[in-house]
Amino acid sequence: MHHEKLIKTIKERRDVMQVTQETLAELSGVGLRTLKQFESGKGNPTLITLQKLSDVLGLEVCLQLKNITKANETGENTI
Amino acid sequence: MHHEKLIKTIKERRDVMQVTQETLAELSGVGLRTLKQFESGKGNPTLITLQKLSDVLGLEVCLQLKNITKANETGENTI
DNA sequence: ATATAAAGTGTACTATATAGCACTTTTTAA
DNA sequence: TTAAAAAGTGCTATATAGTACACTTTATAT
Repeated sequence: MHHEKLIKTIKERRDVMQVTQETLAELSGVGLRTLKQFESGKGNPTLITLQKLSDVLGLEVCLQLKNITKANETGENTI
Repeated sequence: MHHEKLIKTIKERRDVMQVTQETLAELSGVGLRTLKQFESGKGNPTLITLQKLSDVLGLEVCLQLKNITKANETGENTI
């Protein structure tokens, strides 16, 4: 997952859960400014920050082999 | 994936590929010290750092829904 | 056993992520 | 169309990640 898609995943998941940036910031313990910067593509969050956000959203950061399947190259069927 | 397991994944993958920390550092453009700190559990790398390392190892950082299946809870069958 | 390679650590500087505040812009409802 | 909510931004202080160098410890061969 490239940077953009990670951001997109977080944003979409937050939207699906109907959580505002402000609420997610509070729930995760991440500063609102940090979340704003990340979602607007201007951040380079630390792993811990990413994990805090992911936790609240029911997501988890993981490492996968690249190209496990050729499916989903278009970015469809994303979480 | 909790922090420890991410580290384990990177280490194991590096071992499988027979790449030393030094070589991985060079290939990825990440400082050797940074890699050492991360692998020894004392780091909190930024997303970009993690991605640089992952790239060289043929891995990718991704976000998954937690508990997609109950399988692999023991940490077996890891990449 | 011991030489060599690989991994880990102390110190210290620089770059930058985090964070809060106040403000602007954009989106969403009424 | 306009008021309210949500998202984005400039500025700035502080904390800490990234980095290099020199060194120690641990693994690995021979």
